[in-house]
Amino acid sequence: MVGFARIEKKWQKRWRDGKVFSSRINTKKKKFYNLEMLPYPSGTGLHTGHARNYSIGDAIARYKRMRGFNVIYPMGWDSFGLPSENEAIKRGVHPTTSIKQNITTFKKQMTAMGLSYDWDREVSTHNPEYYHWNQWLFLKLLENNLAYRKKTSGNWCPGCHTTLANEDVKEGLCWRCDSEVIQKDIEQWFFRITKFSNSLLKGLDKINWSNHLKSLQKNWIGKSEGIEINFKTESGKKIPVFTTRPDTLFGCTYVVLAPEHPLIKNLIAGTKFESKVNNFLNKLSKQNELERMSKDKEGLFIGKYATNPINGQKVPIFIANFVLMGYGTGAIMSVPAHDSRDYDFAKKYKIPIKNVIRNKNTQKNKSYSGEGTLVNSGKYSGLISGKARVKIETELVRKGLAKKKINYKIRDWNISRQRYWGTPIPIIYCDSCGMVPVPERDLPIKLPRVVDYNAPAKSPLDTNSSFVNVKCPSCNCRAKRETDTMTTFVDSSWYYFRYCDPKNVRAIFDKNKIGYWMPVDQYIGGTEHAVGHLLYSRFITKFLKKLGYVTFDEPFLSLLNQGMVNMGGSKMSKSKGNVIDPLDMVNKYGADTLRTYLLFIASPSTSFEWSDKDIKGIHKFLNKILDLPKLKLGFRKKEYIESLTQTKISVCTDQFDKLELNKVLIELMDFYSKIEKNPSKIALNALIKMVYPFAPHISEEVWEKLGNRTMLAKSSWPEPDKSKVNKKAEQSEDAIRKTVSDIKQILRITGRKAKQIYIYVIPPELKNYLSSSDELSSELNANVQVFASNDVNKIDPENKSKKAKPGKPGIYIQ
RNA sequence: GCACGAGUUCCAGAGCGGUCAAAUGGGAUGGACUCAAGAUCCAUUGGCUUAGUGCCUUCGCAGGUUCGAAUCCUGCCUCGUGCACCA
Repeated sequence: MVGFARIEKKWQKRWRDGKVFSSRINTKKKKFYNLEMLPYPSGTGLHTGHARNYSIGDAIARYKRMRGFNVIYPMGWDSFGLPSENEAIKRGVHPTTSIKQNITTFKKQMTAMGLSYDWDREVSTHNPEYYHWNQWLFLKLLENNLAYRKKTSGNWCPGCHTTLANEDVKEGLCWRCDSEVIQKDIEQWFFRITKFSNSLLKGLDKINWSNHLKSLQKNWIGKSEGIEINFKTESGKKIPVFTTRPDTLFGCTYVVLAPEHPLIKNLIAGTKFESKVNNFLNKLSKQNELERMSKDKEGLFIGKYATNPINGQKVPIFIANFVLMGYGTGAIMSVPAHDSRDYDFAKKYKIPIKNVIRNKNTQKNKSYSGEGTLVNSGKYSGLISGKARVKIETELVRKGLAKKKINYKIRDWNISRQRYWGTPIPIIYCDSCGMVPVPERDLPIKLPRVVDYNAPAKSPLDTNSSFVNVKCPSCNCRAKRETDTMTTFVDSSWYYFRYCDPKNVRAIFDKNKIGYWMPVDQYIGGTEHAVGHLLYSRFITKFLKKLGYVTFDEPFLSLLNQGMVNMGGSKMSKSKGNVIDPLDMVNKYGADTLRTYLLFIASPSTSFEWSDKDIKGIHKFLNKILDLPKLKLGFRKKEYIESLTQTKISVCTDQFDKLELNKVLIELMDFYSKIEKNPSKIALNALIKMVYPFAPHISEEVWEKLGNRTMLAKSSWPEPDKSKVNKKAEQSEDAIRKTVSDIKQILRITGRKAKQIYIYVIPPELKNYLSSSDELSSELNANVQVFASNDVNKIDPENKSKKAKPGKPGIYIQ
């Protein structure tokens, strides 16, 4: 163990001194952009999840370098944001101070883990040189009408004192602090991500992400194609409703409006329903998000009727809590026979249920929402629903009663945060000119150092008057700055571009540099960013393409979602007190052991249960690797070892390419145990090279001890030589190993001692690959003779027991 | 409810048509070494057995395809993850 620490320090120094991992554009080499998600450097240092994430990434980076790629493997810091701000407040220091300390800790720990980052490309999002370009991006979005400000009810987290994006709200709760999110009317800035809905959806088809993740994004984007049908009130007002099932239109028995629907006031004005409806609406408005989301459907008839355009039938108009103003038109046509929600509602309020789709799977007391044959549908009766859908749609559209419509669930991205520690939004409000964007030449708008958290203010920045009060850039009179800051998800939506050109002061990046390095070939991170960061990044990339800054529109070609590390059946977390500090493990067993353990225990994408015991097994294995130079080279079984080596190289390469890193390790352990008694130089070299991406320090050490002058970090992956693969040699060796162990067992159990042992093999060529008789004799402590024949019967036909089969030796013990 | 994923021997986890009672690692049991512990090494780890390589039962359950299935097909069950009144 002590030996590991010394070796690790030694190689970390050599790598650093030799600048081995710095990356430069080299158009003669194929690039490989390897990236882990931007971490927030918390005060508690690396946790096991980080350690796993980076062990995976580093193994891939080292592997790809050996495969001859020009690898870019950078690291940086998501240093702005609420957690850093809260931590700083708690510690009573300025965030700049605490974040600097945290970054230092993180870097130190990463180095201790032996991660091969190119530190020359490091970026911190809280540096003005970085957020300058956040502001620039903002202005570009504004210029292109993709950023706008709007007063609207937004998700307000009372715990974090700020608004949140839809993506930050999980089941009505804040994703960070679990406070219940309330709706509050505030002026906020939005990015028009909805403009890219379709492109975000379509782009998923061309990237190599897991189905799971793609389905999460698809679900979030929520595309649905249908039509908007106009129902008319008695007074002639149009009520457009959105439906994906116009084929069920004849089954519509009522219409429901969302409580916020603008038409309601107009409809009930002066009627006897007015006060009743208002009371109901008041009651609903008092409900919070969670209550509103509960499954109990509540509604009220408002005393008016609407006309179904397909058959002229009058149907009652209701208002109800389950209809959402934010989706579609905020009004629905209800078909209780064929929609479960409409069915529940109709049952509760005793509204007629009219069956218009017939299908043998229909159940009593339940709605049927599948396809079938139309009934009770006038001239459309008898058609199957798919066809009817098209016909009804066409007719309504032709008559001007409906129009085709595609709806998306995704909403625009709220980027305003009423917090201090973030990028200032480059906008100035002037009494005479209105809203004025800060000119590009004035960027960056630097975040002031001082704010007063105790003074009452909309945002902390409001308390710094020298920040707030400015001259209007266009008329030069007194004006005020925007005081909200941007969510850090803006920072992290483009950082991977900046790594390619991290020190550029004139532009966000140099197009040529991006042209070489981007897009990211392998992205690695947790699944928790499925609909947040990953969606925003895709959006920003698509925007940059639109501007002509880049030529591709998907930033992450391949994505690996690593699973979680659990402890006692649940996710490790400080509140549960079940945390393993990866650095403790590094101190105890060495970085190589920790890394290899994290990669061996499960395939990167699956979650696993941490076990102290398992890590010891890995430590043992690595100690054996460290002892490789002590092994005496063997000269027997040459063909077998040679063939085995080639096979292992090709299997490991395949598995590595599939990122099944645990399987590579399994193969390597197997490889070791098969060659340890009879290693050849080639086998040893191949083994050590393939262990390197997992346990780079001890591999380098062994490599050096074996007499190599160049570092493994600069050497190449063994290429499999198919011509040397000899399946027969391998199979024979496997068979003979098994036979020998059978013989040993027989002797042990029967307590006999053998003098003479005959081994029979079929076909005779097998004999060529077997261990020699001498070798077997000494192993079995008896005189061993091997016979070979092509014919089962020729091998002592009298004795049934000698049942040699092709590839399976028979034995005879005397 | 919808979507995605998974069910293998004590545990984790390979195998994905024949050489599979099933890799690898843990654990357990026995043994070697040691005054002892630890470390290390060896053996065993589904059952039977007249133990000369045999037989039986196993890879969620039930069927099917095949000379042959843990591996392919169909149906079912269970578990995990995510979204969830999106019309």
